[in-house]
Amino acid sequence: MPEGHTLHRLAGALDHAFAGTTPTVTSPQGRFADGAALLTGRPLESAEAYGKHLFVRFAGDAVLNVHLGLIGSFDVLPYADPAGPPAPVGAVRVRLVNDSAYADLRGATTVQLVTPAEMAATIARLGPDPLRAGTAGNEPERSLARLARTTRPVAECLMDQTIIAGVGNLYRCEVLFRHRVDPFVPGAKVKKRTWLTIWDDLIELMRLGVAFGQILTLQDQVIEAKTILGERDPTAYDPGWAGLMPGERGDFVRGRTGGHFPRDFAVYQRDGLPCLVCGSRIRTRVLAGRNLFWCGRCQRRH
DNA sequence: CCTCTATGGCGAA
DNA sequence: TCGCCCTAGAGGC
Repeated sequence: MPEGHTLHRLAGALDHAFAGTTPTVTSPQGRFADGAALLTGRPLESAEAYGKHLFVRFAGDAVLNVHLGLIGSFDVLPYADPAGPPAPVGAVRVRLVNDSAYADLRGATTVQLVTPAEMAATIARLGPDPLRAGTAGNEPERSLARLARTTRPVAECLMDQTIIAGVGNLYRCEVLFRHRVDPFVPGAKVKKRTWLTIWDDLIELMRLGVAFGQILTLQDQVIEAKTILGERDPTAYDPGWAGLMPGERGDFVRGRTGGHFPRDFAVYQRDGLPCLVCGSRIRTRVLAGRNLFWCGRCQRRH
């Protein structure tokens, strides 16, 4: 389930549940035993996300770097039983436990200890992150400069984490549809205005993704989500929302439970079905190693 | 049981 | 471009 919104939400949840505490770190499955032994008993200082990377800072300049890959998950849950949290289920590579919460990491492609310098180097390789818009290094112009220099299709550029960080296959398909952009237009042919509009839309969509824990791209869902948040200004979300559902402030993210909205998209995994706007068949093709979905009739802009 | 798929990304060829 | 890594759930037999 991991695109950038997942990692930012997760960072917020971990930060909320563990920052300022000294969790026990274990590797029930055993594959991170050495790292867990090194981290356990150290105060956890903070958790933060850049693009699809998660960084959990522990005292003593030890940083846990996690990348969930395609199938990873990191569940942050409260528990009340004085005997401790429930026994691990499945292949739990890392478990954090303090006196009120536990977090289980499964299926990640990257789980490693890094230094602050290595963390900075990883971040330096990433393009600007829409979920960090407004902070240093996360200006859309930086991604535009890269885009303007490539003949690769814009749908491929959106998946390139060195051009823009945090966008995955679902957001790329849906955001291109929302702006009627032809996925195969070379990056250099995309109008500046179009790219900046996509960037602004991604800020709003991904912030809703963080707040609700699910990807929302259908306009009626987006409008309802904004109403629920009581927020009209898409640039004014409180970063404190990260990891928390509306009304859930002070609570924890609920694992992988279903979202508030039904899972529904305009083009993603709708190949062969009629376009919601024009009725022509949604098409699909592998691009940048993933299944791209688009409407060949609606998406002609650049 | 088995096979397939998934919101990623890497390195070999 | 392909194979491969990670894991879980869905669907087929």
